[in-house]
Amino acid sequence: MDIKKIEKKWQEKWEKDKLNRFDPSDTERKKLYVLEMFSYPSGAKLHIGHWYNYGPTDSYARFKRMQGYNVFQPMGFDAFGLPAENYAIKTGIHPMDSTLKNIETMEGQLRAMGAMFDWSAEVKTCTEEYYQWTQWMFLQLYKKGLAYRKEAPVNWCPSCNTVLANEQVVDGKCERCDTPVVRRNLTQWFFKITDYAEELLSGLDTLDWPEKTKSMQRNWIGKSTGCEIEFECDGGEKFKVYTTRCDTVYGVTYVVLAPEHPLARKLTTPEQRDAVEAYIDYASRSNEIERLSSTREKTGVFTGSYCTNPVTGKKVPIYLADYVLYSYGTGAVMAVPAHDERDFAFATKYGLPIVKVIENRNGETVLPFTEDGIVSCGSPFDGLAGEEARGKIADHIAALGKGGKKVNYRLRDWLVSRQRYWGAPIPVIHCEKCGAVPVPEKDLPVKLPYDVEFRPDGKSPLAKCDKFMNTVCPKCGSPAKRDPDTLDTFVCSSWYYLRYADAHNGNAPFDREKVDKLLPVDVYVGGAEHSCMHLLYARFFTKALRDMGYLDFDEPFKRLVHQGVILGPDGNRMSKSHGNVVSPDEYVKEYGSDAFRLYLMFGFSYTEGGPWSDDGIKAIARFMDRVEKLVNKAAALGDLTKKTPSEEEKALNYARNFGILHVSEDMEAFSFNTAVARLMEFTNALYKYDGLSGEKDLKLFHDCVKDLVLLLAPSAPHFCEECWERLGGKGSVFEQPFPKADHAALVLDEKEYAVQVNSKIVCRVKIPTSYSEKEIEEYVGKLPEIAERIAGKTVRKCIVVLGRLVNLIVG
RNA sequence: GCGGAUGUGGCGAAACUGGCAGACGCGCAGGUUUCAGGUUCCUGUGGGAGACCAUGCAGGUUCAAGUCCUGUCAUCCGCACCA
Repeated sequence: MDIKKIEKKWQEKWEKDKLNRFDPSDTERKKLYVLEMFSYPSGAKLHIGHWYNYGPTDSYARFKRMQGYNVFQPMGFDAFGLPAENYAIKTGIHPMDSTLKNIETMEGQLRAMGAMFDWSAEVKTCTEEYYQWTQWMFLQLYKKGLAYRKEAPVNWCPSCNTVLANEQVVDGKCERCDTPVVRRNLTQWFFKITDYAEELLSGLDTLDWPEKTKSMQRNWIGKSTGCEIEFECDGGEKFKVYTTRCDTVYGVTYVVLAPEHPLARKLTTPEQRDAVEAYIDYASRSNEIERLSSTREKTGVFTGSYCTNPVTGKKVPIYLADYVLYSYGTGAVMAVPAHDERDFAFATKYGLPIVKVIENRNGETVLPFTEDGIVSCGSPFDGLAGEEARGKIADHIAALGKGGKKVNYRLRDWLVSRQRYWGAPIPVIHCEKCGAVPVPEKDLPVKLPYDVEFRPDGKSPLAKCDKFMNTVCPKCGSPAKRDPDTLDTFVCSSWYYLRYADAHNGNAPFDREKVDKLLPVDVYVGGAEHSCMHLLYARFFTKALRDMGYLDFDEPFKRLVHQGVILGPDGNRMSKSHGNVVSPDEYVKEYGSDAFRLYLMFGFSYTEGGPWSDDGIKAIARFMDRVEKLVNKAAALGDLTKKTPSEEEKALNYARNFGILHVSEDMEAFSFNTAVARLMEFTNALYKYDGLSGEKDLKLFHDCVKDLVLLLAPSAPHFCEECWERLGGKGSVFEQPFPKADHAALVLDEKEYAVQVNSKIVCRVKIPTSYSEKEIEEYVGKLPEIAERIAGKTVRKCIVVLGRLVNLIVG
């Protein structure tokens, strides 16, 4: 077969007949939205990762189409983002130019892959017609109170004089100039994802997602149930601490505020001023990575002030220490060194008292004792333990008016401002009189200007573009400035799956009716690296849009599958520095896109991935040759004769239906390697039958080859279209129904049983399937090998597993 | 430290609710086709001469364990001072 020719032939035909298009007007067939994570056009070419994501998933989509679903499988480009901008900084090529060029090449390659993408619904996030609606999303969230501005610490490179994304901080240093990164407070836009923390957590239970991904999200959201307790300072200031161990409140010997805590300076006495200032400065210098290391020695400083433990009335000193995170809980903790490892280490270092208030129920109490135990400190709660003690003490604190039970989440609000050029401008205008004013919807998009100095030299690139920055306030009409920041690219990808449903709508991001009909996505396939970012943000967007009345479902992705990673032949991750990058292009050129895809499906467990091997693809080429030979043979058959089925015909028909059944099951389960294995078995069965001497049932043979082609079609689309045509099939093979198994053909007259005596296999025999357990027992008892072994002994027990084995227990 | 996985022939990998471990393929061996090499097609292929031994290791439950339980080692991934 001339691979190149037939690939082109069928791709053109599919395009001409609009075979890959989703038909929204079709109400007969059930819709099925199959989605692969869209491509990021940072490089010019598709790599194996793209292929591995899109090839097998397309086969799944085609399989479902043949099963009678109205399948929607769109594709697009996540086109904004840092790599294009960094590339531009390095080479001087404008991000718009390089990105559009990359998209063009990748589109061509994606089409050459032969996937049934519905290109009529393509989206590119860097185009005005798309980011206009990304900006619209921002405005809706703002209206709903879900977008707000606040001062927050960011990674700051003092040399480049710019903010860095976390990914740009390598070992605490700026990735470009190696300058140590410091933390700095800047006013930034946030999305209030924390409002949805509880629903994002509980919604996970309804999803058909990998357990690992769900548990990662649960972890990320980090729900904890505890208690807030208010401490009052000698000067009258009050602050709250958060604890999950309020049963230890009698053991508090000091409290700690995060260095960024608003009361930090206020509570500092004149004698401590210098030490505290020095410490706050030190803490702000250390970066996130250093600071979060649990192995680092604890540091801190005394403020000079004291506060009162509301439960005991005792005065305790107030410290600042950077092991307390300002962003979690209340940014302040009560320290109980006897029952917390961190507090213990800190107290030991700074000579603070350690007071034991909990006793170990199961032995000696060795400090720090951090497990649950019995309260034992001369309090009214002595004798209580664990949950019960915490409940009663929290109630007591609430009764004192000093706090009470409180649920906390680790999830933080989503910082969406980026001091970067290549993204969607934040649609806000800053007016001296009116403050931050959202851009009126009718003025969208806020266009990203092309002529901008995007090399970083101190300010947001857009801030240096006067044409962009200078505008008038939509409220009062006085001169005003635009927000110079752009949106995190994860904002763009948080709603693209909705836009696909109505990709060319000029009046709205999408039509509600269309979206409600097509969504949610039935099967979403992509890399596991997005477990906590994209997949969480997209869920948040869906829930927020639902609450604003724009759509009517709770979760965007019903079923989620992560493909594995294809490694280099040496077992390492492919990378230029390893020199182990395998490019799909040469293989596609030599063996064709079908063979390449089929190898990706056969050679790996889909969710595991593994090292690339050249041998495997040759095996696939051979398999396709074998199929082609069968097709040619079947196509050449003249008068199709039929005969009364012999054992051989029955065996072939069994193999055929066994194949149909298992290929269907395996494709559904994304178990592509076993699906292909079943196809090979069926092929082998056809060869076996064909090799027999004597008269053949040519009709059966022909029908079996036809079924083989239909079963293989989703996984080798061009090849099977060609085979289908050779077999005299009409139209596209993808308009044919996927074969359905004839269960009657799978019922055998007899089955092979393993016969065991005392759990050891003695022999294997065929036993009619009509036999009852009793009959089976009698039957095997008479077999000579068995009779010999049980002679003179009593059969105590006989276990029969129908269709599989018999185990006689004798003694 | 916490959470999640993974560990099976020479290799990639199969094995449904516990029920014949190693499907399918690669590789290898023998035959076949071919002037010859490759190709094709067929057969064999976990180890061991053998009773037997084999799913990282050590125990346990069971008539029966790759699968369940306890402990342990190794590797990978995610989170990591979350009070």
